[in-house]
Amino acid sequence: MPAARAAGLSVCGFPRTERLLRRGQYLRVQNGGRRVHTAHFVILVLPRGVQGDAQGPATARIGVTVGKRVGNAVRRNRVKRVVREVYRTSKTLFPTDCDVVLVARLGADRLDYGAVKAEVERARDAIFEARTKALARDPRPPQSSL
RNA sequence: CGGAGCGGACCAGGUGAUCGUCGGCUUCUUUAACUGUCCCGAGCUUCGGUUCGGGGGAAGAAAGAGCGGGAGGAAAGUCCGAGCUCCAAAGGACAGAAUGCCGGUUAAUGGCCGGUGGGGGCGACCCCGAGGAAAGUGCCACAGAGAAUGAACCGCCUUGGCCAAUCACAUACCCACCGAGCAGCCUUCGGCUCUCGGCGGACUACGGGGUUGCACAAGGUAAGGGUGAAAAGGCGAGGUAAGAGCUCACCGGGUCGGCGGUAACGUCGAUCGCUAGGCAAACCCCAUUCGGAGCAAGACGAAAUAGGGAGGCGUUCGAGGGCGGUCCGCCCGAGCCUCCGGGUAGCGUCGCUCGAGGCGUGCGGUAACGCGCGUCCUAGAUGAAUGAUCACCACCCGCAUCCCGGCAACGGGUGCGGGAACAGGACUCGGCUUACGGUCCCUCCGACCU
RNA sequence: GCGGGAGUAACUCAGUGGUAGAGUGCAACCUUGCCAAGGUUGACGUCGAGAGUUCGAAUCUCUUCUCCCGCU
Repeated sequence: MPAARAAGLSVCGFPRTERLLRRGQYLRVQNGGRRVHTAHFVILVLPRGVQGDAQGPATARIGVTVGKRVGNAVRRNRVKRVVREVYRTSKTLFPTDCDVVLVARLGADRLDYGAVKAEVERARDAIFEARTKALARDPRPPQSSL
């Protein structure tokens, strides 16, 4: 029973383990990840190390970057919230063994929840293709660099 | 009803459902791999301890459950002022910066309140960095005669010069007329000539006088013109050759005194060579204030550690540093600086939310504000929390013309669609400024009706 | 969060109270058989915005907007 509950919650929750929390994590993804471009986002995908790292969760880790160009603080926060909501409600759009950073581009503040979800859904195939390409190119991602 | 005083006060959509987020509490479940603690056994020991194994217990921790919280009037800009922290203490001088009518308020301010003065508006009301220009230095372009130890271009006036023009007057000459004559001539009436007097006219000459003119000279003048943003108190009268504070009245200004006011200042009176422009948001002077940095302040901890080589300076005669404007003074002080080649970390906890706090109320004060009483606890994140979806209600706009009222404009209902501002805590407060949706109240002006 | 700096022609910059300038670029013409270079001429500005001081503001003062840099 607790297992089932935990599983059900993990489908729709957004705990801390599924986020990027340090600047170093962001920098690693931004330097080593593959890019997928959409109209209002740049999505960076970096597979986590398959070796070792037993305590790593079996889900994706998401980070959102919204620069000052996008708008004032209210609009930037809004973009972050909407993107997180999209991840939370439809986690199957993201590969479970990768770190993903979504960088908002100009105009992202005008999107609502439905528009962002549609945009990510259209980019789903490209995201998974980026993952397989990254794995094929370098089977041992630069985990040891940090 | 319309416009205004950008006068004051208030709100910042609500309710429910599902999922999600942040930290707090409960100690209700679960876990026993992690940390710490207690007990037992064994090993080592410098007898202080320490390592390994087993167990208890449930403190921390992790996951779950429950409970109750979670952005603003500007949270913003960072323009001021403080608290707090560190720099040994926060000392002196200079430099530098800020402020600048007066009084009050406050922890403090450049804020706020009240007053004074000035400006704007018919008014309600609004705006003002508003000390000093005979301490000194500087600037005032162009134009204009002159722009600051006061100036003469035109004009006005006086005197002189040169002539010229003109006017009036008087005298002489001339002409005409009238009268007189003891003068002369002609044939009478009478006429002519001459002389004298009167009146009128014309013209020239000289004389003096007036007026006007002059690329003239010497002076007087600051009324007027013109230039300019600004021209040496304003305006009127007297006065004068023309003028002028030269004199006078009024206004303005300076000084002195009385009165009112805590004061800024106001008011009254006397007095005056009214003679000295403006700019200090130009330098500056005067008065007052200011030590510097800022929660990335700072404290504790974890992890890691290492120190070496070369050269220079120095050990109480003191290198270097605190000290981040300079100097003095004070303090620390045996290491410090440069180069070469290396290592580690860019993490955690505290600071971190109870405070010059909010709300209500009474009293004092014109007010800002202060004092008392009661009551409430109301975010503490750190790639950074308040969201998403749906439904209903309330507000605004548009469309439909389906229904009702009305001749109509239109109003009400119904349905559909859209909108709902500015904007997100980052140590905390007090202000200021800027952005912005709406509601209400007060006041003023205008129009209409009674 | 804190501290500092900048904004002038299309671009890079001068201009520190008195008519807004230089270089490059742009346009036209000359030169050349053509191009480049060269020469002549010309256009080009809300001095980031709004108030204030002043007779007069790109310049001085205040407010505001945008951009840049530094500090762990």
